[in-house]
Amino acid sequence: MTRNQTQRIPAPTAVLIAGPTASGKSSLAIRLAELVDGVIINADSMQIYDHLSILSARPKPEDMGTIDHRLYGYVDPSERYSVGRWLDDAVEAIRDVRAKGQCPVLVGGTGLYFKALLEGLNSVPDVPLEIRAYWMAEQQRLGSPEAMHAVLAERDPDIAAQLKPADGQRILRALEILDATGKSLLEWQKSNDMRHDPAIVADAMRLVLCPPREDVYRRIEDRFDHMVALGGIEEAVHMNDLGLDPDLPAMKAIGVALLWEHAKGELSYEEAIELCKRDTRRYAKRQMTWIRNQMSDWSLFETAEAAIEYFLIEMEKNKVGN
RNA sequence: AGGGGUGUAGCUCAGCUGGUAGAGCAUCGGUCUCCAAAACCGAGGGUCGGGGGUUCGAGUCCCUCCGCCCCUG
Repeated sequence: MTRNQTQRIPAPTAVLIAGPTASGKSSLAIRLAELVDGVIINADSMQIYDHLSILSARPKPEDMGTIDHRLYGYVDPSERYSVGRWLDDAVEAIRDVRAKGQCPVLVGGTGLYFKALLEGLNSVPDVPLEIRAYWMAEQQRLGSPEAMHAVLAERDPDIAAQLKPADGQRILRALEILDATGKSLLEWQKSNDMRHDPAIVADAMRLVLCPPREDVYRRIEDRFDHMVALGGIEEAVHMNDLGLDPDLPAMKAIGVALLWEHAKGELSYEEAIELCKRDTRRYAKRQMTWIRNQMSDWSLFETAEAAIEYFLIEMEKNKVGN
């Protein structure tokens, strides 16, 4: 009851919260949302998937309190979701939340999603499934990214020169786009035609929650043990029982493959857990590299308390400013 | 106590008949415009258990000390 009586303060146009995995972003988001009558919008590429709740550390209903959470667990794991689709969904959710007079609070660990939201994404046509399938088959047939790179170098030398010959994923993308549209991906990226106007979050408050690395590593270990205790292994088995292509994004979530191997008896419990923790550590390290280099203009905090304190002070300033 | 084995990067280990050390993993740094919990690029690190000897030169041979492991008592 006290929660509902909490005095609400003036809200910013939106709050963006980023940070490495296991930093405590989700609970920070809930605490801020409670202060400003906010609605939380997911910005994590794995928490969007249905069936993947424990292993993606999706917030549990009992932790959400009275706060609405959007874009969680609503995509089937058989789908190949993308930054572009998330951007569409997120922009729609932001507009919707604002229309109701509430404050959008976006949280997640996917740096690229925030980048797309803040800087925009060129509108590039979707690649027809047949064309994508054709190039994926070609990749298989040719056997190596380098061979694909050679093909690209012939058709689109400019972009080929910018891509590493081993970077199969981006080479595939460049070939698909060229084939599907007749234009180089570089041209699409140079155009001013944006998928959405980044101005919608221009005034958003941007917060990064990034505890010291040792703390993050320790939290990763504890959290993974907790995930297993909650049924992480069963979830991995369930994901594999869906019979999906192991190459799908949802199947690449940390733990899905390794815990399944353990369930099949191909890997000891200790080994599986240790490898999962290692993968999570590596992931967190990449996120921190991204934060350091791509989010240097965000406000960075080591603890949720510090972030909240800053938030309150900023809101107070706004009040005075008005 | 006697016999055997072993001691090389944080970890597991390579280093043939002596020529001033390598690999995998871990760790660290970086890239990033539609699979991003992805894909890719790069880096550092070892007084070779200690001491002595032989040698132009020893991780590599000899002696000795220390640690660990196994066997026998």
